[in-house]
Amino acid sequence: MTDKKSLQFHMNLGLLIKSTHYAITKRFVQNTHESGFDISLDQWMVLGPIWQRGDASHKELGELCLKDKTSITRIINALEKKSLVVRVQDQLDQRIKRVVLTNAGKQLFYDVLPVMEKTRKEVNKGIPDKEIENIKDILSRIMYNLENE
Amino acid sequence: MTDKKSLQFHMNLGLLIKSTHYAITKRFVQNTHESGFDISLDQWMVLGPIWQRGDASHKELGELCLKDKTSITRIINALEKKSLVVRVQDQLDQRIKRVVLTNAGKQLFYDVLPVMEKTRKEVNKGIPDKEIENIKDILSRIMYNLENE
DNA sequence: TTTATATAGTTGAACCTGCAACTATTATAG
DNA sequence: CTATAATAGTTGCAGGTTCAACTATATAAA
Repeated sequence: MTDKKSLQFHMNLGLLIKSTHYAITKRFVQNTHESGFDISLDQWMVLGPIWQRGDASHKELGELCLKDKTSITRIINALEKKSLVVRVQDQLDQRIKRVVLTNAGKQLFYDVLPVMEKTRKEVNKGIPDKEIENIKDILSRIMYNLENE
Repeated sequence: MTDKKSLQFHMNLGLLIKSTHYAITKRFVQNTHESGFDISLDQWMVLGPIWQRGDASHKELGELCLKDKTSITRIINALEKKSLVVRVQDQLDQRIKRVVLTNAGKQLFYDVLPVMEKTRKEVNKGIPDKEIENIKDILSRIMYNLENE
């Protein structure tokens, strides 16, 4: 393979990955907006783990969502401003702030769930689950390749 | 599949795609930096098409790199500041600005090419070309699913 | 106990991105 | 020919990201 071809080859994969992610995000935001909800994908992604666990610290959210603690702080700020979550000081460790859903937060979560499901179906349309698993496997292997420098 | 499971399912795919892209970008920047070059992935991606074609308008670059014209303007600004490219007014259509590589730009392109190739090898390590083609195919189908609203 | 170190979270700075509004130029309709 | 619409590129703005520095608590070491 010539340098020129290999360049294109790589750029295409990177570009495809990037633009696919962009398209999925955009569609999710579009779908939620059409359904009358005001929530970004990042905000939604943080809501999920809180709902699953009942509460979560900033650190846990960062690890689950693969986000910097700075981003988590600002996303939680936005959610708190919308009265969807509240921060509660941990009793045992005063450094930790546990984030919990308000009733409005729970309600929004349940309301947006079908929109998420709709988006998932639009993304996966015509692609067998096996293929999706396959793509996830390969992406994981790429991640693994790049994990240890 | 329950809502909860499908949610996780989707989030994982989106997360994987996003974090894979992030990892690839980071590795490229890291590799170029280690080799003593100062260029971002975005700047590099714009350089490619200019090199291939000899020159390119902002609009063409936007289409090739899947970037907003705003981003192109700013990337070209940065490259021009580094004296790697220059803008030339199109003779026939005064609205169009053609971007061409300077000698320094060409030199940098040739210098960074092996770094790009190295990064590609690190990304693809242990993954047969067939699998990479497969993943590109599936990503393209997801893109297609989301193209026409 | 007291000092040093590690951890959780916040803040400010620098950067990138997309959208909308704007300028300048070209193409089209009446 | 002139008025309108379309196109190329730039700029301002809002939002999101990382990095480094900072505050406060908790843990470990001397």
